[in-house]
Amino acid sequence: MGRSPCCDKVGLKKGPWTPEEDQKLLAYIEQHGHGSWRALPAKAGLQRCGKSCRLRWINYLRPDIKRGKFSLQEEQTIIQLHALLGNRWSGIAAHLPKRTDNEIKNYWNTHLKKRLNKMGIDPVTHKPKTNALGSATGNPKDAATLSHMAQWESARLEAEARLVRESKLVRFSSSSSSSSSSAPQHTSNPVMTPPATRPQCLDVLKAWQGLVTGLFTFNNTTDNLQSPTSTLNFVENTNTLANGLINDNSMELHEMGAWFRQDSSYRAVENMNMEDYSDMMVWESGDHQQCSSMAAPAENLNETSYGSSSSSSSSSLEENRNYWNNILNLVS
DNA sequence: AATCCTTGCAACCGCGTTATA
DNA sequence: CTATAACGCGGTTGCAAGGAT
Repeated sequence: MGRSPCCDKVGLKKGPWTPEEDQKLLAYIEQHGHGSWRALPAKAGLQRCGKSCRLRWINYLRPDIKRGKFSLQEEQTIIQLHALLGNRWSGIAAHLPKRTDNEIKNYWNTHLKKRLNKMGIDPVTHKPKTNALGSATGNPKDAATLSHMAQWESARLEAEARLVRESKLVRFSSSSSSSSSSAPQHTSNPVMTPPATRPQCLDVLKAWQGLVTGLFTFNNTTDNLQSPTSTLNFVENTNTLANGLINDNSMELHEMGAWFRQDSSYRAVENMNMEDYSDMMVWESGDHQQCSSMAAPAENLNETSYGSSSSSSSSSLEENRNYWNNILNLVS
């Protein structure tokens, strides 16, 4: 369990890599593969620790790395994924081919975070920093965009609440039927009991997808920037959510939500195969139907108008693209 | 031209997790 | 089963480059 002592050894070089060192590392890996990083420096003739070699390879020397300015699409993806995953840079990098987690982290910290701040959006929560929606620019269109970002976060919270509810039901039924569960281990909060089996986790995941799908199923009668949840304003929406949480033991919900973020089933969300994240809310029609039905509000949450599931997937897709493009225009 | 300040990014550090003896 | 080694991740630091004064 102890920390690796590799970097504590004296005589090992630290700091910026020289071209000669790069060449040695590159040549060795190309010929032998990296194998054990710990053993690599000696074999490659480098006065570096294995950890340093690994980092240099992953973040700089690897041939399948794209360097240079981030495209608009990449920025968009990072913002969306950060709203979804938080500071899980490796998870975000998994959806950005040829970009490293370190590069994305740096880009977020030096560029995107500042831009969101300028827009009056908290880069941590992705919510407007003050309750004065639209105050950043005074533009009503911006207000609508900010409202949507707030709704996105609201959706996240609501999804967590639903997931917890689902997992509680699953836990209850499974504990009454079988006691042999292979629950994942949790170090941060031993009180929490996760959904026991993989199929159960998948159910929870499906419910999560369903809720988000429902949220972004657009109402045909409203303009492109209006999602069905826009029929409630943000404050009402938040209150509704808060009431739901209170009615259903907010403390436990919060803890369970925290657990779910750490758990493998939540990680499964990160690993979903999505070719274009702009389209992530619109599943193929079959799944969409199923998800919409699963997204029906639970009894303890007040009705939050998930919208008509009759709107076509293609128009939802188009409107969804418009929505994200709008955010992007604002950010860039 | 010199100095200070800001920005961007490569690299390091420490911790949690996983693998293995 | 336990202890240790190794890996991988996210936060932080340090420095070079460019801009402002």
